[in-house]
Amino acid sequence: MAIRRNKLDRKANLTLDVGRVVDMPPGWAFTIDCPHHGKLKFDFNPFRESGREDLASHMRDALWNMRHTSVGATLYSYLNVGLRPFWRFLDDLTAASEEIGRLDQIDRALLDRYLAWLELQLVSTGKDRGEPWSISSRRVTFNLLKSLLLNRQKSGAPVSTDLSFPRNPFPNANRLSQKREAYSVPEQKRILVALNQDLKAIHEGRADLSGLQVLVVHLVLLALATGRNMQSLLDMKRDSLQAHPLPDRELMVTYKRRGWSTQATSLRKTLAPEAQKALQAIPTTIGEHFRALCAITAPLVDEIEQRHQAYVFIWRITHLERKGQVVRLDGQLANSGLRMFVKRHALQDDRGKPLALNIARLRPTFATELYRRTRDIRRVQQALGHANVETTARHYAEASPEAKRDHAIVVDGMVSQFTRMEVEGQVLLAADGKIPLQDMKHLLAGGYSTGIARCKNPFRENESVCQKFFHCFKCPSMCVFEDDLWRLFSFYYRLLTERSKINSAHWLKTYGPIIRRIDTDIASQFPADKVEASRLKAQQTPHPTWKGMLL
DNA sequence: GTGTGACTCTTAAGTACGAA
DNA sequence: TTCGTACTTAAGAGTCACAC
Repeated sequence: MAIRRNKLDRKANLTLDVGRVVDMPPGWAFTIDCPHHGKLKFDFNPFRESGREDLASHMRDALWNMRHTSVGATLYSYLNVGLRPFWRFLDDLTAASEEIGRLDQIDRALLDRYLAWLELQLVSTGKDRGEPWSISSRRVTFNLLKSLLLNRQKSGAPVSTDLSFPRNPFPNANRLSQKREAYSVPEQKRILVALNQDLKAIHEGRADLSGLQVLVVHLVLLALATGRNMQSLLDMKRDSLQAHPLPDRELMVTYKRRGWSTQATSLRKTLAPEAQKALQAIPTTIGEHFRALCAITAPLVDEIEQRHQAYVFIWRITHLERKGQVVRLDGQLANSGLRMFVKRHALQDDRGKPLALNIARLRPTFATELYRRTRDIRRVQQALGHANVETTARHYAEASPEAKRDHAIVVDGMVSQFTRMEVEGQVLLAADGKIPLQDMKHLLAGGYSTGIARCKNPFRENESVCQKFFHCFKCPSMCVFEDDLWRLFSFYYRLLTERSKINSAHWLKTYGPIIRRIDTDIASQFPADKVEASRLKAQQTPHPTWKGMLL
């Protein structure tokens, strides 16, 4: 099921150097100020050389034209990923005495030759140096050029009448692309040991860790615990931890740039008395770690640029040009810090080589671990904030036939977990979010109770009340609270007693997924002692609804 | 008409390297 | 240790064609 999302304003803003708005590129070099990526410089001067001024000017105009629809990083990719290799291709043609310098010289035949040229390119740096370019690289490189050319075509620029594009130059590219691997369990353990050492040192006040390393330790911790992407974590603000309607939980809110959504994860909250908390040297929950990080960086807030004051991952640079300045942690320096973290702890992978620790691999690690524990790809999808389960299956977990069958019945409701918040900040329930926070009181007060738990929308179109409680487990309106456990488990044991009365294959097919859903999905969300008490009560004195009712 | 899967396109992430 | 830049690749949402 796709989660509808509101699109944010992703437009890049033009820097107005001369104080007036014009829709022509200000020159061969200009700056675009993107709200996400800051000021990005674009310089087309090198592209004008070798008699390609006409082509370079059209590419520049295309990019300028696209600044309304793409963020800065994408525009940057057009130039550096889309155009640079194409210019190398043209250089090769020039070396063979074939001059291509005008837009109208680019036609289908030339693009076919470019595709063939891309197939011959070798990786020039890194561990794959000397290997052919991957299909992903070739695809992105070609598509970026294609976007620029399409823009010119649509804008009425003088393109060749023979300009067209091959229908599918990279078949099955998605399937053929490599996936990021999760860390093995021993590797995870080594990371955790290193984290614990640092956290203990930080909270016992005996750490000589740099500000960058303190941030990196928390970054890894949050990534392991939440499966969020690097950018989502770096974008976290001081108010990212918010109150949850249930007393033993709290919400961690993160913003996901790609997908234009905000995501909220329910975290368990410690209910230890304040006096007891004071005796604990190291925080015991993710929420407390986050609060601790907020406290660590709080003294720096006054010194950072005002627009960055709400962010948590801030630090004081200790060397070089910006020495002494308080800035936000960016992805590049975070990776640099991660390498230092690995070096400090001499972390190794399973082959005995230095561990390649990066946040992107912690995401599939989180997903794989969650899937291993729950065997429920739907929950993994919710936890990762994907719009559909196919994305989750494609990138993070192979859906087994058993898992696919399980997903046929989906408890899409709130099991003490919000799945998202609207962009405007209004808290909503469950995947399709129809009930605002203020109506929670009504729900908590027992309104809309069903035979099994609660429903946020029990009314049919004809205003009659839905009583198809078996459908609850497929229904996105289902909600479960602690008070509902007795009734839910009464239903559960009622199903178990039916097992001896009907065909076992039929029972397994019809009720098995429900039993499994209650055991693995719902019960695990509540304190074990409450679950045990509710089970016992349901067995000894079933809820009246399920005492003698025939199914 | 609908569901599925392949494909498209944008954007983020990661590596490498040299300079300061 | 920080920073800038180039290069390479993966992630993820949207779109579309096609089989049923």
